[in-house]
Amino acid sequence: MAAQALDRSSAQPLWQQLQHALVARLAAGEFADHFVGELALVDEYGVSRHTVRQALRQLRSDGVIVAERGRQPRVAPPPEIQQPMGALYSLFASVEAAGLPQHSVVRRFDTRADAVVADRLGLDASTPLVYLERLRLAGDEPLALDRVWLPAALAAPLLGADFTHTSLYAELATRAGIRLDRGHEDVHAVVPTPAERAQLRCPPGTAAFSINRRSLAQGRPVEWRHTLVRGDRFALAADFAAGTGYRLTQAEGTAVRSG
Amino acid sequence: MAAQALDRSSAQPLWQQLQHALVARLAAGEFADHFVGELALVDEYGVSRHTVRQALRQLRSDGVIVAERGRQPRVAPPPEIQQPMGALYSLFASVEAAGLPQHSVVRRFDTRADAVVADRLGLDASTPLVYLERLRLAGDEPLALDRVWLPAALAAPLLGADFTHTSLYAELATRAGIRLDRGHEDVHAVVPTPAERAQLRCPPGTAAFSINRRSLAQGRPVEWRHTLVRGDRFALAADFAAGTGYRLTQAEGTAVRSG
DNA sequence: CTACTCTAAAGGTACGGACATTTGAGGGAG
DNA sequence: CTCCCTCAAATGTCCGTACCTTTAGAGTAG
Repeated sequence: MAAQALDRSSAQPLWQQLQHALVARLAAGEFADHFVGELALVDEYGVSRHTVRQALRQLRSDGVIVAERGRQPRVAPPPEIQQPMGALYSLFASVEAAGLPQHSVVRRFDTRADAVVADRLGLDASTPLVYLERLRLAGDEPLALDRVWLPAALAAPLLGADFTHTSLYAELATRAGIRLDRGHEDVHAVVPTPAERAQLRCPPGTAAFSINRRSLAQGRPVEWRHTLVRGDRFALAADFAAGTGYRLTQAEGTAVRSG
Repeated sequence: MAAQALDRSSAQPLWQQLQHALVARLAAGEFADHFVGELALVDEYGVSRHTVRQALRQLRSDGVIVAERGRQPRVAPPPEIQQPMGALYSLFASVEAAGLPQHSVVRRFDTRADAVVADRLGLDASTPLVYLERLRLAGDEPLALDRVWLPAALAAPLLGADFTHTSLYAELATRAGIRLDRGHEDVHAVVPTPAERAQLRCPPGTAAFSINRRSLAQGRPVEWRHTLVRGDRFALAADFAAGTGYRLTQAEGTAVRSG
């Protein structure tokens, strides 16, 4: 309700400031029940309706809100997180881009040996592996169950990190100086087991993505990962164009895309 | 060049008419060298700059033109070699690659109007659409349920085709001379309804991919498609490497990867 | 209590004007 | 001839207004 004033002298366009302000208020859970009308925003922020609409247009194209004629805009039902396909993506970054607060519950974090995983990484069966198991939440609601194995020889510097609020890849880069440069993953559609469904707290009748990933950095295997993502809160998205092949969906700029 | 007058009494918004008019002129090769400025369009069509910008915004979001400050809009990259891409393409191409015989059962094939789909394609609600519904089989076993809507104005030449053994995109190219050059798709994980499960003959407890796709050719919307793919027979696979970009491959049962 | 009608409110469309910022080309200085 | 500056042109931003269409709810008739 604060409606923090916008900076008219800033180089950032007014509508963009307004857009970010609304995302922030939304992330704070302010518009849980109903969104604000255009005219109300005009009054609140002292800008023209044109500017308000430009900001709302962006939010709509990002799938944050939905609008219809004659009705007030509403917060899009459980903001579905869209994941651009194909890149070395970070689930963390995707949730961030969706404007949702996120954190993880670390369920396991130790060093162990796993013959099956070691084999998949092309390592000796007895190779010690750092194992990290997290329940990832976005907006106080479980989103994914994430399990990662990394060779201890490379990932030892990670052992002191706190993974409740940071991304694994960010820690890999800063603490161990490792940046992934290649990988392979495959995505399956599955029905979660009752145990998994309980952990993810997803309603019955929902499906999930099961993602296996093997990543390398400079030819060395760095991680083997299994992620189970709720299908009712997550979607893969791809734009494609001739010549360029797949490219990441852009979030910035004035591009408008109908979700 | 004619700058055909817009119909102000039409139910279709002015900016949408302008958008389509520009796409038509562009498809006719009129703007091969340089595009027209906003102010020029204001004069040509006798509409406000606001309306022109709304039309250009759509064209930009479809990747037809690119615009920058201080310069006139330009026609975006020359669409050279066009080939359908994405999860759907890799799906059927890799069925071929796997050496599995595939064919389709055409369940519906007619011309109709659908306001919802027309809206998604950015067309008028009453626009006639060619509708094709197929059950796709690979190796005598159902694999996917495929439904496509295409504007009849473009897809009329397809009506005589037999889609039990040929690809829609191949027919589009040979019969209508249309090659898709852009598109967007998103992939969801869902649990098929009992009716869908019966059609796909998939065992209980299996999930499925639900794929929505919107494709364009030279800025004109060509198809809106929904495909439901059995999750127990299909998986998405992605290879990625720094620098080289990335590619989407497909895996079925034992993963089939194209180099 | 139900069903219909009417109306206020909200977003969608379209018009107008004004200024800011960037680009690109032309002209002048060296 | 080259380099730099200036300036017109083009898009981006922002404001204001008006009207139309749809929605949802209040009010009324049955």
